[in-house]
Amino acid sequence: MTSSMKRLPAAKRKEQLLDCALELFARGGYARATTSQLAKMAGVTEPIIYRHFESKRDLFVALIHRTAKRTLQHWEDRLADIKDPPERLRRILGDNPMTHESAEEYRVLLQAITEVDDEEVQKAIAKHFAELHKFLTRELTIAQDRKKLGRVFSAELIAWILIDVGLGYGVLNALKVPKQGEDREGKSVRDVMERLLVGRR
Amino acid sequence: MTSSMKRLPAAKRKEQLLDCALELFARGGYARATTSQLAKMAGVTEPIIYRHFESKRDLFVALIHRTAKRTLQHWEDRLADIKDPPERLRRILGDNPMTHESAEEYRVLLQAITEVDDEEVQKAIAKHFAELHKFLTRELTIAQDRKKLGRVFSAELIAWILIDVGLGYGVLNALKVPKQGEDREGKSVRDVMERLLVGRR
DNA sequence: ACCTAAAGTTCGTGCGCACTTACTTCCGAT
DNA sequence: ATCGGAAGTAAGTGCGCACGAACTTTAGGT
Repeated sequence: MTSSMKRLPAAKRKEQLLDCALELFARGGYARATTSQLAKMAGVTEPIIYRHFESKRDLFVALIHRTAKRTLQHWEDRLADIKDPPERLRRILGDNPMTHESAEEYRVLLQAITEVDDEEVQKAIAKHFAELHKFLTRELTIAQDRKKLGRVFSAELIAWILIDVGLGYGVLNALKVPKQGEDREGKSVRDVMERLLVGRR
Repeated sequence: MTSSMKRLPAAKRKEQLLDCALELFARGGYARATTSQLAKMAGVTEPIIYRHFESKRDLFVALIHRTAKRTLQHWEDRLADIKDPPERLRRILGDNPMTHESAEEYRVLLQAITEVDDEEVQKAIAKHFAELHKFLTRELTIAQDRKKLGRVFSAELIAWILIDVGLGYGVLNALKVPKQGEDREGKSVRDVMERLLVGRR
């Protein structure tokens, strides 16, 4: 990435390294990505990486945190100007972080499946999904309070289902399973969820 | 695994190697598992591995195929003696391959996320999920024909949702996200899906 | 203009990986 | 009883990895 610039202040370089790491991890996974590739891509030599991160693992954790933060932020931004609860729900459904521009970013989170025995990684992941769940639960609770969504199931549970579906959909997408999530008439999983949550238009 | 036995016929040894590989991949992932670990665990030296599989990658693909076959088989066995469609649906819901004894086995499939650029791996995965989807669709179609399940959504689409939810739930499980899939009253995602598919008891 | 702290580099090092070559041992069909 | 082929081994090979010690360059505050 722009190897022509000679020197960068620490903060910038750190961000840039994370940017490169994201791309590298997204294709090929954590274990396959090497520090020398990363250095080359950043237009820098390897010791620089270790000036900013204690280890490759440490860099991975930092990337998870950044991705988590960005995802939440992105979602809040997209909803900022919408008042009507059903419309907000619709927007949420249409904004699965695993199927948009952020898909690459989010796929990195899934790679943590492989690092299950690492406590730092686990804590980072758990924290993110707890926040995500809280976010969705709050949204669904508001909809329930305004009678736009039934109370047959708790907002908490519906929130988990939304996360499950989003994740499952994203996994199949990442695995490049063909025609997944559609029937032969072109209807998609998202249509079903929308219908279940906000009724027909 | 029983390193005391001296010689095994090729077929047995191959199976045993896959058994060991499964355990090894399940903890630590494909990239982290080494051929020397595998050999040691199987009570054998490394060249034996290469007598049975062209490469480590080839072994991984074989493991995916075996896992896929077993999963389908397991499911068909569990349903063999049940006639009543709603009961069959209930059984299916209660039998998410990602949350049972087979969870370890299934987690290996998720690791393929990291090997997205490998064509062989991708084909194996795609084939499995296509079969799984066909299996579920058939089941749901029968339920619809017997008026036990609405026709608002196509069987195909519902099948994809079941797969999505199962996968998502399994991913969060694999990531050890605490309290995932439950609300504070102990109700679970599975209860919701059951209620949606077969109505209240 | 200078000086210092931060940003960057060169040149490693040891280790462990996937995979191989050349050889030995054993089983069972005849 | 034998002998051919399958099951197994010892001992590498080269490569590329994560990470480091010691040194040099440069920007920016005063």
